[in-house]
Amino acid sequence: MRAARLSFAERGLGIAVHLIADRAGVGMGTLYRHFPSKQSLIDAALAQRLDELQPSIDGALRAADPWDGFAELLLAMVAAQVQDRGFSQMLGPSGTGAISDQLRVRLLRPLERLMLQAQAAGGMRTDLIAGDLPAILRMAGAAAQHAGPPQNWRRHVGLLLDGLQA
Amino acid sequence: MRAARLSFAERGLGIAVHLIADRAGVGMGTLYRHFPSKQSLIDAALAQRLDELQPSIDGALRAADPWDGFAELLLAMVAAQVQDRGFSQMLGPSGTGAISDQLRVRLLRPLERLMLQAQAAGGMRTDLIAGDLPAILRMAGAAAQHAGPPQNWRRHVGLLLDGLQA
DNA sequence: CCACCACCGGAGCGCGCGCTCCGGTTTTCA
DNA sequence: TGAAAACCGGAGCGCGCGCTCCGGTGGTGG
Repeated sequence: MRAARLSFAERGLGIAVHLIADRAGVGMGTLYRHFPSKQSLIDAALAQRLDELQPSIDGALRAADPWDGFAELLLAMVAAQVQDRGFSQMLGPSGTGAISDQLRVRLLRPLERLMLQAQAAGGMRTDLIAGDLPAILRMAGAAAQHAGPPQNWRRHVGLLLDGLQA
Repeated sequence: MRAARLSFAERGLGIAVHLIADRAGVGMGTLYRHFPSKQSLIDAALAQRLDELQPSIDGALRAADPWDGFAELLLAMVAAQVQDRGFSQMLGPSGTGAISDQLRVRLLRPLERLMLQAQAAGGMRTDLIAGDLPAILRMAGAAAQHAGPPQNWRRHVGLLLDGLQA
């Protein structure tokens, strides 16, 4: 499991299964007894990634200003994509990642809550709807899809956030 | 050539070569006598796509207001990505597309010119540099990487543009 | 009319992938 | 202690890819 997450993070979801097995120090048979398919391995890795993201989500939901919380959460999600190339592939071009609906909701629902609160509080422009969030998340993720210092992609996501502000 | 461009546009760069040959009504041998490798086919298709984009580029460079020209050109480039899935893969996650430096410059140089002019004219925020353009282009492209009516991705790119405005 | 030749189609190659399955090894318990 | 059971490793499969190469075919000149 640890080997799989490291491999996905470094090389992306396209990495060969036998490399993961080698890295874990086990054979293919052992790996496939724990995970019936590569997809199940990917799902498990993504679920763990989301669990690790949960504290950031909860923290953002508890922020004093909902707009600040929204910005904070969006940046946290992009940071997760920077650290994990596999995670970023899931949210990228639709179809390649095949993220499950359940996990997708875990990402989008908190953003939706904060968006509505921020709009009500007057911090966010009101011509945005929940359906815009996937696109916003993709745009933010795209900012980080290139090597560079962290302050660079933070600045680029900031440009987008400036466009979302009231 | 026409078959290749249609195939790349509809199915992406990952499409199998023999499907392109079938579509063109020729055999593999004939295809490979004109193009020594799949990559050369991709390069040729991209070059044609850029040629088609040239009028938009020239038009944007001649715009009365450089900021309007910048916005117009960015939207044109995103529109090209919407129509051509292969083109969008080139500008996407680095490494997968392997766009040549020469062609990359053809895209970025006009944007850079307009950016500098717009900044001088006071239409664009001045804390942006030429090195930010690839990220901006990627972010704009990400807005369109999902099925939806054109006015939807135009609006999303508009959000980003609002964040770039002075 | 026919020998020649430039040209073309598609079967077949090597490769790397996800996945399976069988032989060997370790553990368990009467 | 020894047989049975549980477990594990990695060679091997089927597949689809990019690419090659040879047998066949239609056009041409004497």
